[in-house]
Amino acid sequence: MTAEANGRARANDRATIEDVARYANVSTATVSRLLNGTSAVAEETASRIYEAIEQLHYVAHAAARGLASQKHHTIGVIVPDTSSYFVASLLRGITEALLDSQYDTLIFVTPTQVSIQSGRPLPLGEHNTDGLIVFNQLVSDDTLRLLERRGLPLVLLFREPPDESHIPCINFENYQAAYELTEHLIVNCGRRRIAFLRGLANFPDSQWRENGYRQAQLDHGITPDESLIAVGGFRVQLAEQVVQEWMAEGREMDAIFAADDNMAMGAIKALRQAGKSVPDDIAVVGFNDDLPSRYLSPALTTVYAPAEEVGRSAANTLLALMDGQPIHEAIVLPTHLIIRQSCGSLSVPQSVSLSAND
Amino acid sequence: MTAEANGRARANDRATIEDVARYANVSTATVSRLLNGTSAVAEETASRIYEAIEQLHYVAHAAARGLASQKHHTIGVIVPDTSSYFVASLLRGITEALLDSQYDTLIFVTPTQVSIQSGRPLPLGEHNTDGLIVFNQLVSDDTLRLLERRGLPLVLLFREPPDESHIPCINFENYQAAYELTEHLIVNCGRRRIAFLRGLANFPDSQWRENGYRQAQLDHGITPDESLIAVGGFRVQLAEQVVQEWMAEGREMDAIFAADDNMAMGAIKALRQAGKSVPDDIAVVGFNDDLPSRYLSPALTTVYAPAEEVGRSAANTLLALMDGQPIHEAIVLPTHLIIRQSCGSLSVPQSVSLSAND
DNA sequence: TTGAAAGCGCTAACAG
DNA sequence: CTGTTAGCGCTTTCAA
Repeated sequence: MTAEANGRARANDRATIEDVARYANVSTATVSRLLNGTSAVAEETASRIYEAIEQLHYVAHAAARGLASQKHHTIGVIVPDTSSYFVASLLRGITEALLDSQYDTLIFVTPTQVSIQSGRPLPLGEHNTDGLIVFNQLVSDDTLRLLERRGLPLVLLFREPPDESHIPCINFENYQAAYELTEHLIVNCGRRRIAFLRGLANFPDSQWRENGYRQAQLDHGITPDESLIAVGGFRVQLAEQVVQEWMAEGREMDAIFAADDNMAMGAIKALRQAGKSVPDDIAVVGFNDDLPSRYLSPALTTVYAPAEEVGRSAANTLLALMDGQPIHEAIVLPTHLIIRQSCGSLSVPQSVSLSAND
Repeated sequence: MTAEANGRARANDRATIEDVARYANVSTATVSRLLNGTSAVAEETASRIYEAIEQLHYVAHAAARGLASQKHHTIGVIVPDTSSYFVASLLRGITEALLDSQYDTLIFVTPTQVSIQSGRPLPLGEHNTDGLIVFNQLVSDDTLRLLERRGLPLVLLFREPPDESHIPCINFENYQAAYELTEHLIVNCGRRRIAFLRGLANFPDSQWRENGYRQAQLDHGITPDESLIAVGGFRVQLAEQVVQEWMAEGREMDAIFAADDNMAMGAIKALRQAGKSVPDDIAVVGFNDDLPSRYLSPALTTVYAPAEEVGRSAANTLLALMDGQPIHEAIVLPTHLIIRQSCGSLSVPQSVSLSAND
């Protein structure tokens, strides 16, 4: 009866730990011990078990293991896309920091916000993960609170924690850098009509950059011209299109501040097509210092955003959290200007790193 | 006794389906049915259950569900990195194709080859996934065979299947495009000393491109000069460094064929630093047509590689496979030349798309 | 439309 | 050093 009952429901012939145990003439506990190094196993027994594993093509079922042990040896990362150097750097930072830890990294990509409804879990969660790193607003506040309450270690990127929660957040300095870059355009590059290409509305970073852009102008006696501000959505094509339209309309400006390097790239292309010289006619600056930016010509003046470091920092914070160690609830990493050729500096401020050579 | 025994081992206060059932005064089976739509549930019962879920902050445990049902509603993708536009496009193609399917996508990044040893599972596998898409040689042949034998639907990218296996593969045409591009350099750009920057040794694509590069030269009476061939590893910095050294040594060439756009970018920068004009002194061409390539100046002549389409194709093949439908075991997608400015064409072949404007 | 109960594959006391 | 056994949280017959 038992043998029959056991065999009955097996959908296919995948070998289980029980099969291995039977084949090697030991108990499942011993197999488990050997595989997890939980406690010593006689050498002779061990080799019998390995032989069984080989013969039966056994592969441990990680989900069952997780169910039983409540440990997954995996951390999850939720990001909006993988189509940008920025996110790529971030992910590299995370995976590198986790390399010598015991954790694997699983990534879930979602362009839109996700949330737990009617108990339906996210693709990454307590069932397959020991902790989660969440980009921006990709997971709803409610869901974040829910997960926190259930005890899942969480780290947030580029946003503030939801009310009444104590989830650690990693950011970098946006306002200050945007302020300085705008000031650089005004003071060192002699520009007065500076256009701005916004990112996405629900990205706090984009808003902070815009704030810095506005305040720097005000502080230098320039009233920001609303007709010179448009949405580029962090997309190269969209930015290109916007600037094309500006040029077609003959809108006047002597600089463009793109809220990220992608948009700066698109802007430069549109300007060139319109017969404008960069930076002589119109200066262009970006934000992030993506890998290609130094290879453009003119090389792009931008702000170094420590994406990789944010990733490392997030990973380390999560490790500490899972380990029950004390952590910083808010980390803000510094940024700094990278002055190259696309801004047409007349002079370079001493406080700033001049990177002619990289 | 039973109540005690049940409650005893609970590590924390995460609500389970049992808690929900008790709270709503139904059996766990009914909760399960409601959540999965497996069979009808009385309206009044349903709302009691939803209320319980809300109150108890219940989240279903996907791993337990997977264990019991053998279904995960998830497909896995294994890629070498996320730092390139190429991989980014690939992932976009996959996720887009899966968007209206019932499947979520989970990504595992590993720069080195992984394999199953002593029964230790990969982070992505039958335990959390209904099918797997594997980039290049990232999973060992043995492991691939093992997974295939265990019945996990598999799709391979940019490589041949291991012996004796019937795993479908998606590739694109490398040799032909590399041949044509080299021929273009010789015939239309008047170049004779063409250097080559290799990718990674274990990438078949890189080898095929090199073969095309060599054969085109031979067919035009040029003997490939081994001293003009070096490894750039698909990395922009490494390529830059190699070309810097070439220039420092005064090595003579009138063109560089980089096996991908990343390396072409690095090459252009190194040439410019050495005071060479691109393309007047030295032409540079790449492979892939990454997003930034058209934004470089001079805009990069390259080969369009349908990364996104490969992703879509892989996803659709996997869906068909999981659905038991017939599939093509080998798909080779076409590529084509993109002639821009970096090659310094004297004339443009009619057969080729001229992209002055993008 | 609902409940009882037997697993899914594995780990972790506990006992020896 | 090894075996027994009770779960981990959920789905799924089978029966009502």
